[in-house]
Amino acid sequence: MDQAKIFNAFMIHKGLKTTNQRKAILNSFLHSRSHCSTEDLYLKLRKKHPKIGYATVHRTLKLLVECGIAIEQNFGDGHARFEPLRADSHHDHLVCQQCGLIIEFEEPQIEELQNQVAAAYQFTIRNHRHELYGLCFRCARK
Amino acid sequence: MDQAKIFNAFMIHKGLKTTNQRKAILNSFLHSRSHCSTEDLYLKLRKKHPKIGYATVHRTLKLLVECGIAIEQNFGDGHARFEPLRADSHHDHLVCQQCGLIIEFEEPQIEELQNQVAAAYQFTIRNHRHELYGLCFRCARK
DNA sequence: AAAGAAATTGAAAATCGATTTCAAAGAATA
DNA sequence: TATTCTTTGAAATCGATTTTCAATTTCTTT
Ligand SMILES: [Mn+2]
Ligand SMILES: [Mn+2]
Ligand SMILES: [Zn+2]
Ligand SMILES: [Zn+2]
Repeated sequence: MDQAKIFNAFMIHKGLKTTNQRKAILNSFLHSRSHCSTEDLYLKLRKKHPKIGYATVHRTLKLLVECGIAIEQNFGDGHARFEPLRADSHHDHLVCQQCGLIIEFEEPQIEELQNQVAAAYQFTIRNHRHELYGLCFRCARK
Repeated sequence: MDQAKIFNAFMIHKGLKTTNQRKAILNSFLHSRSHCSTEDLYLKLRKKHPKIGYATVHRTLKLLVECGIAIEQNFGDGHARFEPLRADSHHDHLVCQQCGLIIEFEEPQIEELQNQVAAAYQFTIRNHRHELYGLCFRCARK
């Protein structure tokens, strides 16, 4: 089931309407570079849909998070960022504090150790953040 | 060298004054339960120092971070939190989304794998966040 | 098709923690 | 003392996020 279908099903379930604006936002979000902020997406959308409002972009992104198509990230620059969420995979992030580059990484051993830590404290993990901040290769050279 | 000494040395180095307010704030911070917000500390201080202002608490906490006595954390509730930083140890956090309980954990194997991940991307780590969100034992039972 | 009911929209306003401003007060220096 | 500089706290500002609200659109019922 692709994401448009998931979104439709979710909207019907919630008694909401899959409007043209919402379709355009979902589409633009899915074709966006990852980790875009609300404003990134709003500005990108304006080019093709000048009448779309910031509030609608914001509200739709919240809906995408609610139905599991998107995940909200926060890398400490004061702007919430969103990225498409794939049910079958997970990654964490390296964030360059100089140029803003975001690198994604997967490390199953860390995930496993994480589960062991939680188990030791009888803690139920619902989600987690693991972010390494510093300098990417390019920026470290300078 | 204890923290008051570190603070003094830092203040002299920066040409700033170790005022009574700043001393009171440092003292209250060090004796506070960990992970307190600016407002937590401000309200606690008011009891003994009713004339102290929120702005001064905020500014002093920033100074403590700058001189390495405190570290600023953010657990996603919209309030910056501060905790005393010990140079020789490091921990990460489990955060209960129900009752707000914060558990600290240390896992050297994770730290090591983290370094390996960074090395693989030729990434220089300056700092990192690793937080597991979910339910503590108590809250999971209910 | 027309009317009524309900949801959506976007501009503007409100929110809220963090940060800054500024005039008064307090120190240090000459 | 006069001068210069820092600090203070109340209030104002900031900026991203969220909400409000009147107008519009969509859906449902006659
Ligand atoms: Mn990512
Ligand atoms: Mn801690
Ligand atoms: Zn970089
Ligand atoms: Zn709990």
